[in-house]
Amino acid sequence: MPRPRQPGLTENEFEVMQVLWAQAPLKVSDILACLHRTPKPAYTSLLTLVQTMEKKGYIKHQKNGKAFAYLPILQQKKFLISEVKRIAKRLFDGSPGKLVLNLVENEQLNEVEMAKLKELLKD
Amino acid sequence: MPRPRQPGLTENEFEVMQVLWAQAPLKVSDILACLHRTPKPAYTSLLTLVQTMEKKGYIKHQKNGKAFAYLPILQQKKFLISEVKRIAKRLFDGSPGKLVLNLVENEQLNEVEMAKLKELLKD
DNA sequence: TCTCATCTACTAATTAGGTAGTAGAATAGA
DNA sequence: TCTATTCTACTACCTAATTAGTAGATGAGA
Repeated sequence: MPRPRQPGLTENEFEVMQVLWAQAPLKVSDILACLHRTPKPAYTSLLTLVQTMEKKGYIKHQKNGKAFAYLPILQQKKFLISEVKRIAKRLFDGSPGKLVLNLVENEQLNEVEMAKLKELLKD
Repeated sequence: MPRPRQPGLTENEFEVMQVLWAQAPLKVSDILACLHRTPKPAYTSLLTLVQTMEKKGYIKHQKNGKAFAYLPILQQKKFLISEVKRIAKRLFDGSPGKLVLNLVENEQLNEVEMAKLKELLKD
């Protein structure tokens, strides 16, 4: 049996998605310009990454003159929810509530966030 | 530049850690017996996995008669905290508080958890 | 002591992911 | 039309991760 695919997005894939979620469609050269990673990857490395992401169904492309312009299919909010569910399942018996309780118990919230939370709970 | 190591634990590594967190030290054959994965891996496959986990510093072993008995070095609570931090950094600008607010806003908690949360916030 | 079952060590094959070079197509400008 | 630039496609190489077979060591029981 072969190695299974990594669940969710790899770090590099996530970085590209962040760029495309912020502004799309973008050409590969534009995505490269937006990356803050150092050192920046070679143009062709990023191209390969983008092409595999398209094969996985995360993004798609349009013809834009000579170049391809890429835009996201996977929506940020959906990814966010699925990731939180995944970690809740792994570490808190599938219960997002336990995750919340754990964070609050361990005092991981600052005062402003605490106040907001109390406000939310009044309803 | 080579592929960087996957952050955190892989699925297989996590499964072994869960077994060892619940009861340790355990021989490889005991770990194999505790796995609920189907189909179960070959004994030697699990052995290889366990040996690489030891190289990574997640677990260690003691001599126990003829066999090695393995026990965790990485503590469950530390792993849990680091994973939550990682997801908060990725998806909520590094703020665990935003994660909590998001979950509460999207009504991901059941009534019992809601009550517990309100109780916690009184202090 | 001899044998058998169990265990570790070593080796190897396969796929995913990351990186990048080369070749060739396409477009814009002279 | 010719040329230089930009872009895609294809290929290749490396390491991590998963799987498992084979060989050899070790310990218990007859």
